[in-house]
Amino acid sequence: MPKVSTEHKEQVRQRLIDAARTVVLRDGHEGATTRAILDEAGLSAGSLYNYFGSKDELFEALAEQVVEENVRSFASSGEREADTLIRLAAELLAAPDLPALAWFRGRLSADPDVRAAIAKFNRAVVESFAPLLAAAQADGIVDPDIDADALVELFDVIVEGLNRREVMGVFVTDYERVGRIAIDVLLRTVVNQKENASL
Amino acid sequence: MPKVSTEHKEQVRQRLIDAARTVVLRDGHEGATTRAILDEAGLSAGSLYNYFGSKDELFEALAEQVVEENVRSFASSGEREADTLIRLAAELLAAPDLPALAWFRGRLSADPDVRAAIAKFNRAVVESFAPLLAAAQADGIVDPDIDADALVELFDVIVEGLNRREVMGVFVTDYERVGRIAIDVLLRTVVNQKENASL
DNA sequence: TACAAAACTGAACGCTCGCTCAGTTTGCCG
DNA sequence: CGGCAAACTGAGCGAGCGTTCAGTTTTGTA
Repeated sequence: MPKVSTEHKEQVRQRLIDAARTVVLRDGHEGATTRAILDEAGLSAGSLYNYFGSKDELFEALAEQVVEENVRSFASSGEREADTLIRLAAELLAAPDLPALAWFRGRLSADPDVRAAIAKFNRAVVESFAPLLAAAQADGIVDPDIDADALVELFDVIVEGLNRREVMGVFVTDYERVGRIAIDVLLRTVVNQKENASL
Repeated sequence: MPKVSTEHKEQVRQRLIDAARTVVLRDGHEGATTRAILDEAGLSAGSLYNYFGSKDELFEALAEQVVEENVRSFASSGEREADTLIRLAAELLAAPDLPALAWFRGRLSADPDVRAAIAKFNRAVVESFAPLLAAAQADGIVDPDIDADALVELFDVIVEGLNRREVMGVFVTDYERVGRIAIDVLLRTVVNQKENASL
C-alpha cells in the first residue's frame, strides 16, 4: 500500500523539467548544472534522483517535451493556407523555446528518441504543405509537371533556415517582408500558371 | 636578441589549430579536452600555453579560421550564375568542415569576433546574389517592383536551411532536385516576367 | 496520535577539467 | 664548443561537476 504517492509527484517532476528549461535559456547549456536547476526548482542536490536516474534523463525528458510542443503547435493550427503556414512558422520560430530546441538538437541528436521527435517535427512541416500543393495541382492551377516533393522539401528548408537564423541571433531584418517574398516565390508556381491559364 | 624564434612557431600554432579541428570533428565538443587536442598534436599538457593564453583562445582562432575558409570558398568561385551559386552552396555545405562551423556558431556565438566572422559569411552570400538580381532588374527582365532585398535575404535563408539540415543529419533526399527547384522558384520571378513580356 | 514510508537535505566523494610550474631538453648564437 | 633563452614535459593544483547516502522532515493512513 503506497503512502504519499499522488499526482503531486508528477507535478514536482514537471517543475524540474521547467526549471531545467529556464536555466538553459538563461545561462546556456554550460551553466545548466544540476545545482542550478535544483536551485531554480527550490530543491536541494539529492532530490533530483527521486525523479530522474541522471541529469541526462532529465534533459531527455525536457528535449522530448520541447519538441512535442513544437510539433503540436505547428500541426494544430486551424488555418491551412500556405501564407498562414509561413507566418505561423515565423511566429513559432520566434518563440522563446526555440533556442532550447536548437540546443537540444545539437546536444542530444545522438539520442534515437530525440532524433525521432525531430524527424516528427520535420514531417509535420512537410505534411502541412504537401496537401495544399497537391490540391492545387489537382485543380489544375499548378503545373502538374512541377516537382512537388522537392518544392515541399524546399519549404521545409526555408523553415529550418529561418529557425537557424533566429537561434543564431542573425535576425531577419523584417519577418513580414521575407515571409511575404517566400510565399510570393513559392506560390508563383501557382499564381503564374493560373494567370497564364486565364490569359 | 631572440634565440630559437622562427616561423616554425607559427607552424606549431597551426598544428594545434588543426588538431583541435580534428578532435572536435571526431569526438564532438564535449570530447574536445585540452589533453585530447594536445595528444592529437603530439604535445604535452603545458605546451598549449606557449601558443594560446587559454583553451578558449585556441577555439576562437579555429573558429575564425573555419569561417574564413568558408567565406573564401564561397566568394572566390569563378562563375556567378544563380544556379551555380545554389550548387556551390550545396557543395560547400556538404564539406566536412561544416559541422565544425555549425558547432562554433552555437558554442562561441557570444564572442564578438566570431559573430563578426559569421556576419561576414552571411554578407558574402548576400553579395553574391544581389548583383545578379540587380542586373536582371536593370535589364528589365525582372519586375522592378519586386522586393529585391527580401528576395536576397530569402536566398540566404535557404542556404542556412540547407546547412542546418546537413549538420543535423537530416539530409536532403536529393540535392540536385531541391537545388533545381530552389533555382526554379527563385528565378521564376525572372523567367515568368520575361515570358509575360514576350507574349 | 502514532507510525512507517516516502520525500527531502546537504555534506562529502570521486572524477575530470583547465591550467601551473619546477625541472629538463632543444637549438641558435657568440 | 659553451651557454642561455626558448620550448617542452608531466606531475600536480584547485575548482566544479554529477552523484551518493546517512540522517531529518513531511505526509497519508490506521
